[in-house]
Amino acid sequence: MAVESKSDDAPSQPGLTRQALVQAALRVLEREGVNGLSMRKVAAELGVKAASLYWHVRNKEELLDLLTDELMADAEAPPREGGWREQLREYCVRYRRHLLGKRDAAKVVAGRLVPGPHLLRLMEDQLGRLREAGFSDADAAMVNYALGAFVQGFVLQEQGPLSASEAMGAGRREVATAAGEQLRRLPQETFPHLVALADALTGPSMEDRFSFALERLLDGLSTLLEQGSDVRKEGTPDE
Amino acid sequence: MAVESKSDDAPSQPGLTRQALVQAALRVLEREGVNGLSMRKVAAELGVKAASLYWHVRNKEELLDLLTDELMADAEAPPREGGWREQLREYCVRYRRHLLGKRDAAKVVAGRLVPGPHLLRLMEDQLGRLREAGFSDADAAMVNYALGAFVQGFVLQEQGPLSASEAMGAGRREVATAAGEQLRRLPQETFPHLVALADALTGPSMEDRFSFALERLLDGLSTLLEQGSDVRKEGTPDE
DNA sequence: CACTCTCCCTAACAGTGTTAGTCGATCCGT
DNA sequence: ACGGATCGACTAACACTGTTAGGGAGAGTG
Repeated sequence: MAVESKSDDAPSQPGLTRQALVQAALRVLEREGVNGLSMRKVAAELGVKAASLYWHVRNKEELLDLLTDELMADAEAPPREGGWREQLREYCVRYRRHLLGKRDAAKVVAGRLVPGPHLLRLMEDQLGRLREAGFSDADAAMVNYALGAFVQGFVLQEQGPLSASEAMGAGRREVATAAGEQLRRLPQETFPHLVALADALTGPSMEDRFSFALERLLDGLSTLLEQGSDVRKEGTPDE
Repeated sequence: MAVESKSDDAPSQPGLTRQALVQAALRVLEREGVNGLSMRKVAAELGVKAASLYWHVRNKEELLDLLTDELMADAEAPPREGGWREQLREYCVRYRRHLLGKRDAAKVVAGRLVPGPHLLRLMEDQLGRLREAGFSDADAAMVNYALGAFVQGFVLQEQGPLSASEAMGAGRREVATAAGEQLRRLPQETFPHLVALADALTGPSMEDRFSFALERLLDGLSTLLEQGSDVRKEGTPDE
């Protein structure tokens, strides 16, 4: 269950566990967003003063590391049905949906590459499927990393701060149409393509953009697999 | 030169221009990193107090927006030689190198999707090449977004905080080998693939990972282009 | 001269991460 | 049962942060 990295076990009831601390942080994150996530508020959530947290956690950074893994706690691997491509697609789609479901999750997770136990569980599962699909060991590892970085990067844009327009009362849709308007207004002589493609650039939803990029990436993986199974052997034909 | 979005021109010598402000921010960013980038320090860089900045800029967010575009000021498009694939690859490679060259650039840029003039210039150029290569308008727009998100997301991982280990004296290489050690120590029964692929997972450099993912993505684009030139003969399919 | 407008200032507010030092409670060995 | 250690919380403080309110020097214009 809980991973005790040190040799200290819980003697009595410390009142505050690292686990409780992380879950309090999770609640604050959900309620106030990543900018409102402060040590003092996490402490208050536990009925405790800020300085007490530093007994259980070295830094805010360390708390964020723990929080990062906790965000992956209820992520689920897709069912093992269909070919490798369907499974990988479902993996990415679910990962994206999962991150989108938690407030500011992408901003917390972004760039925090040391994997905690929950992420390790998912990696283990995905690596297994990649190997079964016929990817070489080196390729499987690469693909695993690439997919993770891809989804995280994508969701980060999606969940991002909307720039300064966020302060104004504009929602996402309004920003998109306003951006389209702005593009269309550009001087045609110097920006012919931007003007011509204004709709194509600002029209598609984030969902569309994600699907598009994902399918292209999966296409790339499938050509890799075909080349690989040429060289490799006869290989198991994919289902 | 300077783009005045409002109709206010500089009457006398304001001493502080938005431009000067942004470049001061750029210097502070380079010197102190994104965590050390504060309004007070930017002001001090200009020999001025913090409150004065709010005359020229609404928010720190707005300053970061301007800074984001300024970070793209000296980015260069690749030469127009070779096929579309070489050019796109070179685009991504240069973009990555450019971001890596500026301190914490990825963290500043991350999720700030409203493009400034410098980025627009690059987009215009890339869209032109995509259309010349034979991509449909819709596809060109999608590819443009996908490549940007891909590179940004990737560099963000790369430039990221290294997690809590950063506080310790460990460099990137040490972290990688330590992570490999940690993976190899996992219980084989529950994490067989992670143990088996420990080297494959932690060995490759960021450069390798980037190249790998990039080539897969380009493969995917090339299959799209092949299919597209088949189907695309006659009219526009939808909308 | 008076008036407005530009632009920077001081002062302050509320909040941040983090450290030092303290102090009660609980456990342990004697 | 007592002395001491250790756990686990506390108060106080430091050095910051973004941001606003209001003041006031200086220039341009009537």
